[in-house]
Amino acid sequence: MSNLNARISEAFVTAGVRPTPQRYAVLEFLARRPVHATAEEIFHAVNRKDPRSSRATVYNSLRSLTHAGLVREIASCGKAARFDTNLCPHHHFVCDSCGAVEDIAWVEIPQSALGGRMVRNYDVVFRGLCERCARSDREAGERQ
Amino acid sequence: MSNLNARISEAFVTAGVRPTPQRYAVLEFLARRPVHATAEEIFHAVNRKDPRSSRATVYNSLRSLTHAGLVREIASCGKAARFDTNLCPHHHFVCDSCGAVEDIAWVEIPQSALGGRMVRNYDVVFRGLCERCARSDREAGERQ
DNA sequence: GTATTTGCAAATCATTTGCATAAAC
DNA sequence: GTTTATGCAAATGATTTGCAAATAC
Repeated sequence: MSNLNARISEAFVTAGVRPTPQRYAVLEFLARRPVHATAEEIFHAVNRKDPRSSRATVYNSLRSLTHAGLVREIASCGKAARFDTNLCPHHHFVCDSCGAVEDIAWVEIPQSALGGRMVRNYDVVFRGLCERCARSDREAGERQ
Repeated sequence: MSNLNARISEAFVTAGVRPTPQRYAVLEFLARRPVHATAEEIFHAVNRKDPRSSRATVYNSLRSLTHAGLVREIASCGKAARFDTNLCPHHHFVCDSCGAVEDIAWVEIPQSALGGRMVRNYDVVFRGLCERCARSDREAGERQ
């Protein structure tokens, strides 16, 4: 636990981000629960204990942390953006039926065909049915 | 030209989408101009000629067409969703500096590691600097 | 004739902004 | 002490919704 705290503090220093208690709370929450939380969920989570953050501060914190590379924003899965800590690179799977967002192992993509563009990163989003929804879909089909 | 019209009409039939003039106008616009238009841009474009569509109808049309697979929604490039016709599969490059969205040749992705999930499609979004922004970035660096 | 779709304006949801106060360096 | 971040409430932007009138099958 103090291990995690130390790593978070260090991350702020090496990323050159001013470590406010509010930002710390956001990063700690994301580091502790590897879910793909929305800003709203993070807002509620950090306001269950101290320090409290306003919604605007949660958004500000997420932006700073994302900009510094400590957090990753996943924009393409539904309405609200989702965030996760950027510890090891991975892609995402979004279930068309229940909206679940799951991690998928990183895939190297051959970056020919990219011309003079300077690629900073890339993101693969798979879409379809998650295991649970695929199963209940199959069962519904059999029932007919 | 009548070629395109015929193809569009046929697309409605084979996709099983009720072909209203408003939907037709949306699909025709997207098919004619291979840009990644936002709903707002499409709304303005179709309202320059007949048939007029309300904003709600443009959104409805885009949803039906996307659902039917005739149009693809690109969600992860800025605030507003962008749309293109789904004629040949491709990925996207988003410029972090100017926001341009460019097409990138399709890449096959090895779909191991996807477990029991049923993948319907996937989408690779590359991010970085487009050729023009990369160039002016380089020039700005030299000037210092 | 029945099921869908359209148009409008109002509603909603996610996110941003402006500005005074407070905290970090 | 100066710069940067916070909190609040109001503003904005994108998209959706409810419902009556119109259109497609």
